[in-house]
Amino acid sequence: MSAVEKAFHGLRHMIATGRLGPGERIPPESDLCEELGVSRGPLREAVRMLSALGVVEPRHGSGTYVSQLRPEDVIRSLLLTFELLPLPGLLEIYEIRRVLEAHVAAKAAARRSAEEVETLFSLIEEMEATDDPTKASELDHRFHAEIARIGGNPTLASLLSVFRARSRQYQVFTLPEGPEMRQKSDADHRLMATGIADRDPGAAAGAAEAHVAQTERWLRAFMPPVEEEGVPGTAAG
Amino acid sequence: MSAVEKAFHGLRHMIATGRLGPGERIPPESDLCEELGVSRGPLREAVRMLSALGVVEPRHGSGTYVSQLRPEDVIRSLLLTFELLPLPGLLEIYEIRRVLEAHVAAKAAARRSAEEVETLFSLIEEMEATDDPTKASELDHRFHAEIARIGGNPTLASLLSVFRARSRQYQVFTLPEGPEMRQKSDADHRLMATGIADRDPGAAAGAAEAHVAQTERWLRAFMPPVEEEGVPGTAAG
DNA sequence: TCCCCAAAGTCGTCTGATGACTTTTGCATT
DNA sequence: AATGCAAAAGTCATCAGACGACTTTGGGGA
Repeated sequence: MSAVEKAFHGLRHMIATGRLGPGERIPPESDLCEELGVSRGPLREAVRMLSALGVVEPRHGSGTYVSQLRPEDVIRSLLLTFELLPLPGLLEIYEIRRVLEAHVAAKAAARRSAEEVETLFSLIEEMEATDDPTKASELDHRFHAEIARIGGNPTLASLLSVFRARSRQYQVFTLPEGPEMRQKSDADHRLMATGIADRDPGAAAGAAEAHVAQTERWLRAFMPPVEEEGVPGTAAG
Repeated sequence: MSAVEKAFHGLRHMIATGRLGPGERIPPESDLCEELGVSRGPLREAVRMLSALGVVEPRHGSGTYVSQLRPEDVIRSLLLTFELLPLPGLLEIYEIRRVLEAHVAAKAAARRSAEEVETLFSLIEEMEATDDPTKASELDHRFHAEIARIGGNPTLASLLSVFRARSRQYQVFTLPEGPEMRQKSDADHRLMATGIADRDPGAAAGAAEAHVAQTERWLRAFMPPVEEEGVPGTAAG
């Protein structure tokens, strides 16, 4: 086993066995090097790996801390890498999104409060009022995130958030057909919000699934290649 | 921006823009250090981060290669960290599993071939025939993985595989109540396989959802703490 | 033609030193 | 006594150089 693996599994073991708990500071590098029998280089690489996976968080000058180890923290670590996936795989992700967005919409319909319905409709109105595709995309994200939050499962909300971020890269709303798409999209949103407001899980789920399926069809039809990451488009926010 | 971040985002950018494609070998460390303006330490840490996330794969003596960038590769990177999550989060994951296992079972029912049905039932018979909880757990895993494979969405299969691996750590079959549970579990499996054999998506989905829900109830009831990772139990395989 | 080995290329590890940042400590001032 | 500030300690971040381990390549000999 290489030194990096030794350090990685050693640290993971300390966390798995509870010797290092969530939020706790791990021993300084020099101590860990001695205990794990590796030098600082490999140890730091192992810590970086755990950091990339959302398990620990180094703070310059202070120490390295174990994260809260919530599933949503770990899932969020997929964000930066999902953006690298080529298009074919994205379509597989859409199938999962369809199922899960429908599920959270149904759960949201069963759990929503009056204030939450209020929030959803005000987001829709903002969306319909703006002409800026960037702002529209950002509001779209917040609308779906709010429904996922109401659904009551933070892990699921985090997972869907990662999936949506990958989709948003393609910025379909900035295409020539954008306005038309947005009109259809707005109508879908109203259907979803209405289903939730009516406490009708079936209606909400159906509307959500149809909405995702529609987005998928658009993407399939145009398949615009993403030429740049971080390009100032609808990916903002 | 720190040197590690500079290197990490620099590399990610090279992949995102297509300068480095799937399967391709990235430039040697010394070249990258010069281009990115960092020394070897931080560069190696950045490469390790991408490696932990399933984006690149270093090969000693040969070079570092970009992975195939399939979603299932990236999702698999969650395997080692999901095992660290405390129990409360696990229950949120069960809700997702319930929805997705039902979905793949339905899709499997629609897509299955005669040979695949054969495989499922032979796995069930092996499962029913063995007394070894470890072997039973391994066969259980293969049974569910096979259904997910038949479902036709590798990304979804990979995601479910990660979720199941986390659950298997608890080894409910080794409890005193184990044999009883296994009997119920076997019956569930037959229901699922029958639904798939009959090309009845509704039946298959219902059986799958009930099966997952049952497992979740067992876990909720006993909540045995996991004291060791890699303990020789049902986690084998 | 085939086999073997030497050399080059590349990643892996160690060591030592220095810089940057945070937290703590202790002292001087109010 | 309370407060504020500066020094010091602790910790992570980075650089540089050297050597080891492994893989691949290519040439030389059988």
